[in-house]
Amino acid sequence: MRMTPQRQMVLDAVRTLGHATPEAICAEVQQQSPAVNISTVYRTLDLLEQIGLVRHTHLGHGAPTYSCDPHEHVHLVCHSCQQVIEVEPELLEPLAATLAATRGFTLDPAHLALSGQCANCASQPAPADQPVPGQGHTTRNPEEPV
Amino acid sequence: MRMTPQRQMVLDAVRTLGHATPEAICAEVQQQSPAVNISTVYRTLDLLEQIGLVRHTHLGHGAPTYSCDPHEHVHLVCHSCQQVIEVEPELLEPLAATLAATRGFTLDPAHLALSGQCANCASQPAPADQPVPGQGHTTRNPEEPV
DNA sequence: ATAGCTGCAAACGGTTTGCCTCACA
DNA sequence: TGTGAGGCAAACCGTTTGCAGCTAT
Repeated sequence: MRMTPQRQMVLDAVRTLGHATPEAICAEVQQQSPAVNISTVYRTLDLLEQIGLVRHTHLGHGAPTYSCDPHEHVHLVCHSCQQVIEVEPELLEPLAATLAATRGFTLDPAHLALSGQCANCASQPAPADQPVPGQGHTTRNPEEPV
Repeated sequence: MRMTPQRQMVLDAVRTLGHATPEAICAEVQQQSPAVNISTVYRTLDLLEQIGLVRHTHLGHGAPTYSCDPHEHVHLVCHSCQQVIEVEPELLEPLAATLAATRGFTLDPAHLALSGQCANCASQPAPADQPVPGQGHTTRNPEEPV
């Protein structure tokens, strides 16, 4: 594979952004080189994923996020405030072992997020409309309960 | 809320189909009443979800699936053959306890699927192109590795 | 000369929205 | 009679595709 400038920029963007949607990655790349097209970003992300340089995680709603973290983590997404919490994948090891033993299923804990309610939202009695304030939403705007 | 015929049919479809995408639910409803529109299905599913009659699960790719199972289960999706395996949610209880204790995070195990590789796909040495045959795909056509 | 990468635009699947009409309390 | 439910079409977001031009071999 040829590491073209576009591909390098996409990879760099994934590295600097951490967890980002294709759109966000595209925006980042375009700051440096506005002509780069989003379809190139998608094609490149597929490619980089095939060769193992990046991976994507489904957070439940909308767009997946891409990252190239060498040390993966598990994502917990709060379906009240949409906050994304990262925890150590080791937490899933007992479960992974059980699934392997009873089902022969090899768990890939980083690929899909786990859903639930974060400590903050659990303590507040369901703030009816707007989300919990002052809570760093790692990614997106709060609407659909994930 | 008024339980209109459309709403009843959507609920029935969710019940008979088990896990189905909004499109599939719409198709089922339309067999009985072809004029029902997919936007009604979406609106109704939202509504039924708000009042707790149904819930949806993200399988990672495309459309979520809706169900109204009283006994929920956890979904394992194989990212090689796209097969969806259902396991007892009790398997996640130790993890849920740990997350609750260390993070105050209340896990909702049924809402998002877990990803990995099923026993069959793990044993075959990566069949390059086409998916594992004779394997009941619970839902969809095999392309994107989830 | 050739392969393959890119930009562009169009199409796509899934979902939401606005609007107008209709039925029912 | 007014509220809200449903049908329809259009818009929307995220993603993929076909094509044509370009670039590096």
